[in-house]
Amino acid sequence: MARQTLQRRAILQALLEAPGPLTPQQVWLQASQQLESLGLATVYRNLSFLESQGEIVPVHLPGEGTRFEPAGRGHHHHFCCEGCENVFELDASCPVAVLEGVTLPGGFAIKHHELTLYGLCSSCQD
Amino acid sequence: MARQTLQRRAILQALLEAPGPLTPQQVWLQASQQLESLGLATVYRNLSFLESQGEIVPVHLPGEGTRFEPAGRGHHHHFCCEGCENVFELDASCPVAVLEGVTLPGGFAIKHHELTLYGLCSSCQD
DNA sequence: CACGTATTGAGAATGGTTTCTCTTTTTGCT
DNA sequence: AGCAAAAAGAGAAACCATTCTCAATACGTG
Repeated sequence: MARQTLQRRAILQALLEAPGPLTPQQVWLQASQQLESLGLATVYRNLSFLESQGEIVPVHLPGEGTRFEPAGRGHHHHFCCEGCENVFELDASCPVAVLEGVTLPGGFAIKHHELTLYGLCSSCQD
Repeated sequence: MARQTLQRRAILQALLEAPGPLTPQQVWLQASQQLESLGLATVYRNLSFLESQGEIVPVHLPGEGTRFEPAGRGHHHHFCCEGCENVFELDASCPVAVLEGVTLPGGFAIKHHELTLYGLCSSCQD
């Protein structure tokens, strides 16, 4: 049966405390601050495990590898800061929600969507 | 100076005739129908070349490698069919245009955005 | 507290995409 | 047509993210 390990806790905590989805590398860097000997393979193993348990979900952004964030946060989108390269979760209401279920000219039946906003976060605007 | 080759023409033509951005592999498959001995390395070389010339632009979609489409088509978004896995260019007016230049709560200054729609194309709805 | 086993760390291995190398072929100017 | 240089083809090589291997470690149940 699954065990609670320091590593697993640190990895989940890194994701819970982040302002947005993290890459495996970022999770590693972050969680290593608690547990300096943490191996990258352990991060990958636990991300897969936590995903299979439904505790975290993968996030795909354009031109990037898979990121992860805690599950259960509902429909939302992300903001990528072009200054610090960080990704933030947005809780603003979705401006594209009206498109759900619509069929566009050309016969494209919309099921869901991904919206990613780009710009500068508040700390990078100075 | 740059030369006109059969290969380069076939590659550009494949992109011009496609309904949406293509992956290098897809360009290869498509252009090979005109020129059966076409090498994959030639496709990559020409995609880079055509991009540096400003004739094509890279397109990044969530969870996928780089695709390319002809330049100069203006602001638009893409529809990914979950049936045939094809990507289509949409010319519908952009529902997120109002966000350009807006600053969201939290101080996120929006510069641009990427919107990708998912669903079934007309041929896959049967 | 002891044991069985899930888990870890480290580095090697993998898989897929993109780039490079080197020889041969083409292109387009003279 | 003849040449110099750009470009192509084929396969090897480089890259990166992810996964695997295996001996050593650490949960947590009994």
